[in-house]
Amino acid sequence: MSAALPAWLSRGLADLFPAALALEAAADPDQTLAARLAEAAVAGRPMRIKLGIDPTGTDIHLGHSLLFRKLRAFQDAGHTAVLIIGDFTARIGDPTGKSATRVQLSAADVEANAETYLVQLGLGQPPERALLDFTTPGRLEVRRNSEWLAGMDLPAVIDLLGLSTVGQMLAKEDFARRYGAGTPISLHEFLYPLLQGYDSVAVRSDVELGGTDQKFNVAMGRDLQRQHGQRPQFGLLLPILPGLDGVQKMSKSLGNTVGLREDPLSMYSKLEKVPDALVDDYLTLLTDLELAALPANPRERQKAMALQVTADRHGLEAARRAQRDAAMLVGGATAIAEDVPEVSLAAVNFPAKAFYLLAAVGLCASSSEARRAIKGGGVKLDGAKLSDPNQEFAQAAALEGRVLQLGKKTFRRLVAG
RNA sequence: GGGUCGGUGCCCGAGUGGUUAAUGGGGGCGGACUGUAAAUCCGCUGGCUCUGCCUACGUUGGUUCAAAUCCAACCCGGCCCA
Repeated sequence: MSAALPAWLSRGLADLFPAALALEAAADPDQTLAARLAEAAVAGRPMRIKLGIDPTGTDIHLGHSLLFRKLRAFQDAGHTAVLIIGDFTARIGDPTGKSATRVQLSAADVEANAETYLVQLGLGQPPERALLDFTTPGRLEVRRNSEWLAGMDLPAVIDLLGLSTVGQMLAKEDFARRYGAGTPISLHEFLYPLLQGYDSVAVRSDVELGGTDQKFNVAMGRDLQRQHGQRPQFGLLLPILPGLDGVQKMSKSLGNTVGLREDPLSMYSKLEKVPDALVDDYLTLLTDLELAALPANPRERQKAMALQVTADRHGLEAARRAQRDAAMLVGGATAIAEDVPEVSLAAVNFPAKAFYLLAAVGLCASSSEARRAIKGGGVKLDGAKLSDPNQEFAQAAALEGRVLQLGKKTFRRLVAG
């Protein structure tokens, strides 16, 4: 039996463990994933692929979607995706990458977030738009970790804590850094990796998917499974997707994301301007395109990537239209572009001054910011620069159907209530 | 619990009684340039339908004509000791 992994699985992998290098170990299904897959195939038993998400926000963005894409690939290969909604752990907060302790979320918030996540992943959506396969029987299991964590009593918690050491915890990069820097680490943060690891025990996972920042937690899952007499899972780590700035990871709080729920034009516009250095990473992680078959010209490659990612979400037709509109809008042809997201004037009180309008319509976060944007020369109405923040619009009729533009890439068509 | 140092705007970090919405850097936003990129240069960067008003330097109270700056108590954190 071969130790090679199928392409759908190995594409974009950042890390896989255990990854036996010695040839004689290659056939051991506890040491190499390929052997384990072969074993499962022979037994006619699907593998259980765990992916945990903490419903701490309302939007799923492309940085998350690469994990779901990989999970989907497993589903399509006949395996069972075990999606764990960390409704319990979300309330502790994964310390990874955060220097501050997260605000406490209420159970109701977490549940509401979980619901919106599932919808974004495809629950109740037409199958061709769904990120995960929600319909084929046996391909998806959605679990909430409060099922087994909420009822854990103190003796059980103490047992769990006894399985790890302070030294192990401080070996984790994030903890080590914070400890070294003198930033506070709360004790309950040590619990997080243990609880996430315990999830693996609870669902008997064969493989856990995660970002490279999850290595510690995934490895913890292996330890705990072994201690509970289970075969330890494989850890399959994918890279952390860099955000649109090309430097930091894609994260809502850094404002460098592309959300799954964004309209085609916004999505395309953002994607076609990602830094060149990132384009191939995006292609590898967010599409199935063959890199070698794509144009070498960086600009063309960038467009191809933006088109494909947008098309996966909104369909090819919508993506093409977004591409065309994006080009037109930059040329100033605002009147023709069909795809400009609309925004209602219903919340605007007339007469409205220009700066107030920008804020009321949500294009700027505050009216002061809007005032600055106008003074800075970054605001246009139907392609004509607005120069006076105090310019007044008497009534909605004067604005209806017109396109308000902030900077080069943000457009809103104003529509009546 | 004791000792000690510290808590400033998105982040870091100056400021130690009075032109202070608060130096500087990062980040962000906008403009020029360009490939809607990178690099570079320039401007902006608390809020308010804003020629003015309001809120800000951990919290509360106090001293003073005047406090981020002085005093007190409290809250929170680092380090050392227990």
